[in-house]
Formats: sequence, structure tokens, C-alpha cells
Amino acid sequence: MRLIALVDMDYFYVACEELRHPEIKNRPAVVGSDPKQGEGRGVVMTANYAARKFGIRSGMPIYLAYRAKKDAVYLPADFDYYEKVSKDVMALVKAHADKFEQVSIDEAFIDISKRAKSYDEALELAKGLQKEIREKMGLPCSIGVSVNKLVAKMASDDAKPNGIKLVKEDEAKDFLSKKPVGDLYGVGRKMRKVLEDFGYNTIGDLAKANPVVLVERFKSYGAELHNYANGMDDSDVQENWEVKSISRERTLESDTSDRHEITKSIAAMSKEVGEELKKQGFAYKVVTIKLRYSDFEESMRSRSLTHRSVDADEIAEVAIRLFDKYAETGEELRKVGVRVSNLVKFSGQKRITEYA
DNA sequence: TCTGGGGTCCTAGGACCC
DNA sequence: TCTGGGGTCCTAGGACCC
Repeated sequence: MRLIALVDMDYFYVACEELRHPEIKNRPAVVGSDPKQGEGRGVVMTANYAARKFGIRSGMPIYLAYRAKKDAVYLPADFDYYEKVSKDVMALVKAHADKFEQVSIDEAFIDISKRAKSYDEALELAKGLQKEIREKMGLPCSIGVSVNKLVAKMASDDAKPNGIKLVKEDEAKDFLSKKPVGDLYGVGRKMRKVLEDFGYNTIGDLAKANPVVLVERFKSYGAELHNYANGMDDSDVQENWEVKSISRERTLESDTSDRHEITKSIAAMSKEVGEELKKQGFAYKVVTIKLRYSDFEESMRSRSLTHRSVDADEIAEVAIRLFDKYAETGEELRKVGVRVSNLVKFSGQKRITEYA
């Protein structure tokens, strides 16, 4: 039997801020865009539980959060800092794993099948790890434990905040069945709507659905969803994961069609992408720009180079050329983004053309 | 609800080569 | 001049997750 755990940090960004600003503990606090007295255009990234009491949730427009609680503590995101804290946390988690897979800045799967031989041992391991993270880092987390990644993930959602939930193999179907279909990992807004139109309102409905019908409608993803709904997932905890793209995007202060302002922004983001690329030691091949217009329509344009490049200046050159070629003149833009992809580890010794 | 920024994976058509 | 099939790369877009 496999035993898998998902360790998920609770309200991570705000929890990090509480570490260095203990005075905001117990106060409603939000990490996200500047609310600008209710005029801000961004969203809430994370809210602590004191803020959630006022209905504040991640993803919510920041001005709505501000409307709900003007005197909450509003802090800008400091990803470099969260990244550092995350590294320390993940090192603790990894020390308890046979296999370790970090899935985001604040979440990681661990395979513990070798070191835990029973549900009880797995539970003990989870408790110990949670305690260690609390004592050494001062941070709360929730842990889901089960026989595969999907159910471990769903269990951790149930355990929040600051909890541990074990779902045994023979409990998995029951555990999932009454939850709304939209709670299933892999079912987002669009998919939920389609599934509900089919009459599948709970995960249990989906579990009982005819897989042939699901495959007809959703191709191979239909089969996967059917397995998920039945608590089945044989995917491995993936140890050697490498980043596939690096990007920056920014919502402009206000919508604009001013070429100078837009290309300035593209150049600045290209520089950041170039620095990140260098830090991580990659050469890139594809440059993509993403444009979001005032009406939220989005388009992407990309260009493959004939060679791999480590040249940061080239990112901006290609990106601006793409913009000049494809942007509809006069269209007001809300957001622009720059991305490099098709990455290859680059030692810095060999000539880049050898990677073409 | 008038909606950020960082990612991943999948699909699909067309180009191009054999 | 008309005709396949397979493989891979390029490009654009969509859905999803945190």
C-alpha cells in the first residue's frame, strides 16, 4: 500500500508576514494589491482567518475587501521573502519523505510508504511534522494523508486550518461522494458548469456516471475525472521536476494604448525574466508576449528563435518586435506579460549555439 | 463579483520532412 | 498531377491550480 501526504501551509503569505510583524497577529490582515482607499484594481492574494471573518477571500477584488474591512492590515506581496521562508519549510518536509514533490510555494506531496507501514504510523509522522513546522518555523499547516495524491490533496482541504486528516483506502469514495463536483481537483468553473448541466452535482454523481459518456464528452480527461471521482489516482510523487517557463506580467496603472509606456513596461519585465533565467541557469528558445485588453480579451504571440539564448537583452528585443507587429494600434491595454519557454539547463561554459 | 501574477498541461491546425 | 501516412515543430488558445 502506498501512503502519501500533502503538506499545505495555511494562509501562507500572511503567516509569513505575521512572523516578522508579530503585532499583526490576531488582526485581520491581507496580502495583495494596494487597496488605494477602495480604488485599487488588484485582488486579495491571501487573507488570514481574522480577515476571513469579514468575508475576505483570496481572489476577491481588493476594493471589495477594503469595503468589507477598511482598517484591516493591507500588505504588498514580498515574494523573495516568502520564497526564503518556503525553502526552510520545504527542507523540514523533505527530511520526512521517501519521495518529495513541491507543487507550489506552500505545498508539497511526500511519499512516506517506506517509513510508515500503517495508517497509524503515517498519522504519527504527520503529527510530528506539523509540530516541527510549528515549533521551528512558527507556521501553521494542514496535512492530508491517504493512499494517493488526489485523496491526500482533498483530505488536506478538509483539514484546514491547522489540522490533519487521514482518509483510508476504503473510506475514500465515501469521503468524496457528498462534496460538490466543483470541489474535485481538476474541476474549475467551466468544467463544473458543464458537469452540472449533465446532472452531475456531487462527486458521487460523477463517480457513478458512465465513463464512456465522460470520455465522449471530455476525451481522455473524462476518464481521469471518473477515476478521481472514485478516489483513484496512480500518479507518482514526482521528484525531479524542472521549471518549463519563466514569466512576468503586470497590470498597468491605468488602461493605455501609449506605445512608449507599454514598451517600457515590456522592457522592464524582460529584464526581470532575464535575471530570473540567469539565476536559475536556463537558456530559452521561445519568447511570448501576452496582452490583455480593456475588455479582458486576451491574446498571446510567440516567436521561436533559431537558437537557444541566454541573452537577456534579446528577450526585450523579440518581445517588443512581437508587440509592434501584432498589437492593434489604438487598442487600450490593461495588462502586458512576457514569458520565455522551451528552457534548457545552461552551464555557462559551452557556447549557446551548441544548444540550438 | 468586473476580476493579479505565477505557473502547468492539453488540443489542434499547419508547415515541413521523409 | 494527384496522392498517403507518420513524426515533429511552431503557434494560439483554453482550462485549471495556487
